[in-house]
This record gives sequence, structure tokens and C-alpha cells, in this order.
Amino acid sequence: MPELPEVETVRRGLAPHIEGARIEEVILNRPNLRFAFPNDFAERLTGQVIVQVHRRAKYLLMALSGEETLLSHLGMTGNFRVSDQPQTIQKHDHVVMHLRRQDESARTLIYSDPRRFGFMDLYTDAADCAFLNRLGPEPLGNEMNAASLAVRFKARKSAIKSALLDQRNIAGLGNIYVCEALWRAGISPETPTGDLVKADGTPRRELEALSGTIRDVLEAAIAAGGSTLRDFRNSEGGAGYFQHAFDVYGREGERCHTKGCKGSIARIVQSGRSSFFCPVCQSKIS
DNA sequence: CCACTAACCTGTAGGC
DNA sequence: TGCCTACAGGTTAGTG
Repeated sequence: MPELPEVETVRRGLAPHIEGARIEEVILNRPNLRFAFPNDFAERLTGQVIVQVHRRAKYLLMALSGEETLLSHLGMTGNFRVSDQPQTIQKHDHVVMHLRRQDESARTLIYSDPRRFGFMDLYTDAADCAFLNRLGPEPLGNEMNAASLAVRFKARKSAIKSALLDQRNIAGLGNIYVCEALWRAGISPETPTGDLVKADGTPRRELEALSGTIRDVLEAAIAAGGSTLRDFRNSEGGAGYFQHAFDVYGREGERCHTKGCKGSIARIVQSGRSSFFCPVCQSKIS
């Protein structure tokens, strides 16, 4: 999916075009994405004004003028595009919304998603939304720090790679940025999660480093406009640039970027996903 | 509760 | 060119 930086890039691209706009018509070109659309989805959206576009983890949230908020997850290949020109509907354009802005100009907002791993929902109270209420802290918020991670990581046996992908621990990382953050922190993706926590429950120095590199890599990626992976584009149709700054992701066999390190990037499979790392400078914790 | 697998889909890249 | 396999940004449901 678009991970947190890509979703944030989409949010920033969409917001100025759709905030304050009224939804005049909603066209669903199929009954479902990954899940069925909620009951009366189009009717509940029609007539609403999109007040503000938010993001929580990898979820895009559009607060509406009524009680409800439109939640969307982009899955692996989902994307929104917005235009003031008539649009030709493409094969995987599943949701089309005709908007009218306050200045009376028209906009078309289109959700496309070839693999259909994305989904949409409507909720009134975030605390009652099953997609949102189990999420861990925002990686860029104050609640994400080494001490709070230590509480969740203590005594966990599974690999740190999978703990960071678990959205209940920290919400917004995906395969790419987990690999990048672990490399920056010098931690092997195979490290048992609990090894990053001292016996007294406080974070080891490596976990302190990791909470910093998570923040750093996400901020750098957002600043670069996200990464452009395969068919992902931001909402303006432009490409992000952060993929050129990957240090490990997709670099199997290439030299490690750590200064003075003679290692080369390896790829292993953990819980069915590729992990890229340098076996030389990303040591397991002893 | 924890850990792991399979499943949901389509498209693309690479080998032969 | 065609066929086959492997793989791709994520999450949930099901199993043990």
C-alpha cells in the first residue's frame, strides 16, 4: 500500500481541491472493493460537504458536514485522483464522485484500485469504528516513543520486523519503511522483539534509536512527496521521489550505504514478505 | 493472548 | 509471441 507517507501525500494533494466541496453525485461501478460498500453508501454521501480531509495511520478520513466521516483505505494499489476536466473512466475506476465547490466550479474525484485490496466505510464515532479503534499510536505523534514501544514489545518472541508491521503496536508503517527504519537503526529484522527491552521493562538503546529512525524516515519520505511504487501516483498525478532514497528496499545484492560497511544488501522472507537488510551492519542484539 | 498461514485480487517482470 | 512462475505497498480470518 501506499504506506503512511504516501497516504499523507494523497491527503495533501486532495485537500485543497475537495475541502468545502459538496458531493453532488456518487457513482459506484461495482458493489464492493475488498468489502461491500456500506448500506446506502451513495445516498449517505450525496449532498454532504467534505469539511476536512484527515489521515490516521494509513487511513484517509473525510469529515462530512453531517454526522458521518468517510473512511478509506488504499490497500496495495488504491489511489484517488481529482480533476476539473471531464474524465474518461478507466478499467479500475470503482468510485466516481461529482463535486461542486463553493465557487461553483466542478471537480471529479475518482477512486481507482486494480487489486481491490482497498475499502471504504462510513462511521459516526471513531471509538466505535473497528478499523480505527485497535490502532496503535501515530508514528509521528508524541505517543510513539521508545518507552511506549517497550511496553508493547516486552517479552514478545517474534521478529521485530513483524512487530513493526503489526498496526496495533504502531500504526502506519508498511514493508518498505520498516526495512528502512531498521537499517537506519542498525537492527536486524530477525531480532526477537523482546530483546530490545531491558529486564526492567525500559527500552534498550537500540530501541531508542529505532523510535528516532522511524520518525526520521517517515518525515523524509513525506517531504519527498512519498515513494512512487509501480502504479502509485499522488493525487495530482505526479510521482513521489523517495524511492530514489531507499537504502535497502529493493536493493538486494547492492552495496550497503553505511559508511565504511563492506556488506551487501540481502533479501530474506519473513511471514511471507521480503525483508531487505545488511547482514553486516544490522546485527542481532546479543 | 501470541504466532503463523492462507486468502482476498490484478498486473507485471522474468525465465524458457 | 506465449506460457508459466514469482512477486508486489496490506489487512483480516482462521488455525493451532
